[in-house]
Amino acid sequence: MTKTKERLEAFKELLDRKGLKYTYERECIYDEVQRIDQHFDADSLYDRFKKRGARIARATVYRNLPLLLESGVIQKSAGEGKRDFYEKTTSKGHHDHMVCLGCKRIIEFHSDELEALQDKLSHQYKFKLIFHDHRLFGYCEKCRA
Amino acid sequence: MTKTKERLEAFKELLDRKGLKYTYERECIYDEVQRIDQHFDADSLYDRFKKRGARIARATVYRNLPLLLESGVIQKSAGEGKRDFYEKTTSKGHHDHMVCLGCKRIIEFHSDELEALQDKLSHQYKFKLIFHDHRLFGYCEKCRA
DNA sequence: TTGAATGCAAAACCTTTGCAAGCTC
DNA sequence: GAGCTTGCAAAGGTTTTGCATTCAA
Repeated sequence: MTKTKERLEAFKELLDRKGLKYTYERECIYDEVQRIDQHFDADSLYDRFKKRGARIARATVYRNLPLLLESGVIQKSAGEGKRDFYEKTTSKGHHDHMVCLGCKRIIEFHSDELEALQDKLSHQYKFKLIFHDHRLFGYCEKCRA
Repeated sequence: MTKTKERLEAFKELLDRKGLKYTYERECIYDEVQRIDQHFDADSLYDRFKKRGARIARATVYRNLPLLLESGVIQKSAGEGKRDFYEKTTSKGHHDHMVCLGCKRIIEFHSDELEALQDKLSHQYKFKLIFHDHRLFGYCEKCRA
């Protein structure tokens, strides 16, 4: 079974577990999210439906994102302001962020060692890790002067 | 020099660097933050002034928190909803969070290994680390069933 | 058939902003 | 005195909610 299908299953299982229904709108939202390779917020997702003429209300998008989050289909991404940002969960390509308090620049980084350590800690706490949000705040090379 | 005074110096230096002034209100806000041992948001900080009869406007609080953040006096804390949460920066007692997607419970954890790894990564990227925000999302022991 | 989901628009919430008056330096 | 700050209240942007209607199981 492909990863994508596994995630859809996880979503359906969550709905089942909660006594919720797999509606047409939820299917649309799930599908659309899979097509987005960047991070996105609720409104930009809604816009994609609007531009295409799909009849999905903004409230429906807002109401369903938490379910996608809870099922691990999407994860929180580095927010750039007030809005919540998300990105679809993929096993590869994950990165974390260093945020410069001076120039606000965002440096992406990846560390296998870090990922491994998180797995180890999760295991210690009997926690089933789905995704994480890790940001380092400080000053970049230019701004630390 | 005590840690607390060092942080006040960092705050004053930031103001200087930006051509800003060390006003009575900024002093009040700095002091009040030092008295809070838990995490807090802008509004609860404002309430503390209001209850005590101090004349500091909500807008002033909102306008100054970013400066305390930038100077490293406070840091972002695990937000529990939409609001931004902060906590004062202390060298000891820092912890990160595992957030259960099922019951929303928050498990605090601490790992020296993790802290060390972050320092190492920061060094690699010539990044001066001030604080970080690290949350693991998944399912706790009870909810993973 | 029954409880859940949707759409719409209004409401709620948190945060930011404009402006006149007041302070630092 | 010049320019940054503040207080106030109004505005702004994002997310949530109430309710009647529609839909999944």
